[in-house]
Amino acid sequence: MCKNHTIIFTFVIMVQKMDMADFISNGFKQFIPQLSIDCTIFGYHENQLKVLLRSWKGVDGWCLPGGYIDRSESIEEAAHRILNERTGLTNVFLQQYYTFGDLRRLMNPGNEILLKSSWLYKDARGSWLGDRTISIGYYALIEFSKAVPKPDEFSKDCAWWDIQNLPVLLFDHEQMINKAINTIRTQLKYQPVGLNLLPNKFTLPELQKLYETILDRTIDRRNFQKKILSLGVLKRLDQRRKIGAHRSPSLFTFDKVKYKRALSESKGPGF
Amino acid sequence: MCKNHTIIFTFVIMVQKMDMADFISNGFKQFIPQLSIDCTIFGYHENQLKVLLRSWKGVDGWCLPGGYIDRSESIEEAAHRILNERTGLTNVFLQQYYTFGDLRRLMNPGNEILLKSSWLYKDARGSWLGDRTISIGYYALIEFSKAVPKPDEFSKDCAWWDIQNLPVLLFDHEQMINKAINTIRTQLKYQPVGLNLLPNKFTLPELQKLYETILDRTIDRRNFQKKILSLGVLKRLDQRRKIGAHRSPSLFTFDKVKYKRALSESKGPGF
DNA sequence: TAATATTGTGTGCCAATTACACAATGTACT
DNA sequence: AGTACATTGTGTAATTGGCACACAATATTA
Repeated sequence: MCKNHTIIFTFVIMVQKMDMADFISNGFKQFIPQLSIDCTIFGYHENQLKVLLRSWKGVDGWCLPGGYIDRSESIEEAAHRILNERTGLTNVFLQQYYTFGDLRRLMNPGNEILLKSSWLYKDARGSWLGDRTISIGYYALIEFSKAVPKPDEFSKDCAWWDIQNLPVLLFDHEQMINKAINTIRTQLKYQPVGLNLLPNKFTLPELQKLYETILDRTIDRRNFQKKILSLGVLKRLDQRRKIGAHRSPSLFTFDKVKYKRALSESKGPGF
Repeated sequence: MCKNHTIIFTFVIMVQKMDMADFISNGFKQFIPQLSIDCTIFGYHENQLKVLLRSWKGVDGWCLPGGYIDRSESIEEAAHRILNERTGLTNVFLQQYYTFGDLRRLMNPGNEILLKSSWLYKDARGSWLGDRTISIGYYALIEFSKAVPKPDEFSKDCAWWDIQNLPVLLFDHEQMINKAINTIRTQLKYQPVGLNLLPNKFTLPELQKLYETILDRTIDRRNFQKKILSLGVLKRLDQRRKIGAHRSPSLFTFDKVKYKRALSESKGPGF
């Protein structure tokens, strides 16, 4: 009972803070009630696939950056706006992947909060607090170094987390992340995943480790290089990376024209 | 100007009718505003892939069967309910595939209706008529003979249409159908498409024509049979179909246990 | 009984995937 | 300087899978 009160209370705080943050950054917007967007933002750094998460002051646990949809913007535009508010980036590779609408998706596992209880609270968007909010999931692929995590003044923190070492997540956001990973895994053949996650210059072993991380399996180094190079979407540069006491690998960059042509011919960089 | 008035007027009629229909079939429900579900229902009959469409009295053009989400049901449950209201079927194979949220998705192409005009009309769900409604797209695969199209009293008609010969569609519903076809095309390898679209007993040429229709290309008959049979998901029955002046093809049925096992091993019936 | 259209099965070629081996390179240590 | 070592770069053979193609079996009709 006491526990439930606490959780409801943190809900109220979060909703109020989110409204305030939205208001400050966007001015007055007429948000669609009971509908939101959550972004799973992937980055890749030091051979680790990472997601950008935020936490709230006064609330334990992390969650995906998200926001609401204004009546005057498409959901695509809303997703880009939300992403920009959080990372400062524009023109990001962003894809819708699933809409989450389970009744209990905002309940933390194990907690038995009854919906429609007397604690119901109608917030500024006309949603009933405690009502289920349906959330449209987008995933973004961004170059790690370009993103500047922007914690607003209501965030406790905003940080990158390793996919293989996630913190405790609020709501159903762990499920959302898992579904996003699964999506980029199956789309690796057909979408420019490597191009969007890696920096402009990279080595073949770096590209391979990205593939291995996403696919969660090892790939034979020799076969990988043979196949990737045969696709003709990479340009070998006259530079090498110094990697300590070993042979220096060549740096490559994506030939974006050829990459797009290969994708449109559905000859993507698959494995 | 006059044309715009007419279109707005048909909108009003449709919304009112939809509310009424929902009310009659469901009793009072607290629908989530500005959010809907549309179902692309696929059936297969006489070597043709078909979709179930409905039309409204007093409105030209056809659209996908759809409905609203109640605050007390998950979107999955809502999709099943809507499908059941339209076809009478339960336990249908149903998959979410995309959420459509363009600002102008309810506008017919070529019409320049300004949003937020003075004609705005607030309907029973708190939506502004003329506001964009976001719609979650589901596709269903059902056995043609089991579905009984159920036009309610506000429908002009409810009928199956060949994929290759669609009527004029309202809103963005042609785009929704195309995206659904594209989805089952790419998921043919990983989802039990044949199992859900075909009747219990079928011949290999019938199965092949289904694949050819969905993939929109021809497949070599001998290679198709070899590959499909090698998957081990079919059981050959001791029966043959009479097809006139030709050799009688064997009837087959799906071995559902082996089918599911093959899917989970991602060795689906691909091409 | 022959003609015809359709089903059922087999064979060989080519491309792609996979398994596996060895040479080249950059640094550190002796 | 020379050797040890880990890593990169390239090659080759075996296997698998997709694709093109040929022929026998079957059911009806003329």
